[in-house]
Amino acid sequence: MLTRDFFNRPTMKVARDMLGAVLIHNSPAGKTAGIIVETEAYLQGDPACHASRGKTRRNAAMFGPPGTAYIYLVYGIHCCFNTVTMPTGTGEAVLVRALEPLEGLELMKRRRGIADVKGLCSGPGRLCQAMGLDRQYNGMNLSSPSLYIQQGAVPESIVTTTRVGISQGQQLPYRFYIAGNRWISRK
DNA sequence: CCGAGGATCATCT
DNA sequence: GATGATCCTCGGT
Repeated sequence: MLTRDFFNRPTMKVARDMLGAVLIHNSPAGKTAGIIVETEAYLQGDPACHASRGKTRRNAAMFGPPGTAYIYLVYGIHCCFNTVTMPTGTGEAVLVRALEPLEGLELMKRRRGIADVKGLCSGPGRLCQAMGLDRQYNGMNLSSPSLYIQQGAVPESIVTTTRVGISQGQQLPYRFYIAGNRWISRK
């Protein structure tokens, strides 16, 4: 299991090193797991980072200790899952944007309301729905038996691009994904 | 395959 | 009162 020491490092490193790791959720409904294949870094002083304009009710979890989950609602419908990084109080985090489904695919499909695995966890909102992650997990520490991240295979090659869906800081190369992976949210 | 448009609501100003 | 770190559907190619 990846613990606080892993997350208590520079956010860009954590964002890259999370690729290949496995996100696991043991819920009452069953176990689901997926390989992290796409991430984005959100840094201090970065206009796209929710914490860049100070602490508010929504982003309070970002100011918690490294390894804290930050889960919030976007567009009134979908959740996004982040892991808090760096020394406590900087408000930096890594957004998980896509998973390669590994375990509990039937449960994932049921939660998503789809019959095919196509795009099952490809996108921040989709993966939260498939994994059963919602705001009740906001602020939870990731070294918990029900929600944690495990070390996985180190990717052969990582692609760096600009981030998706933001209006500020669009030119910053803070998105990472496993080269050639079929489950990323978009090329 | 691709782009446009709409859904939907907690949080922030 | 405005705004999203999104996704689905639908219509056109």
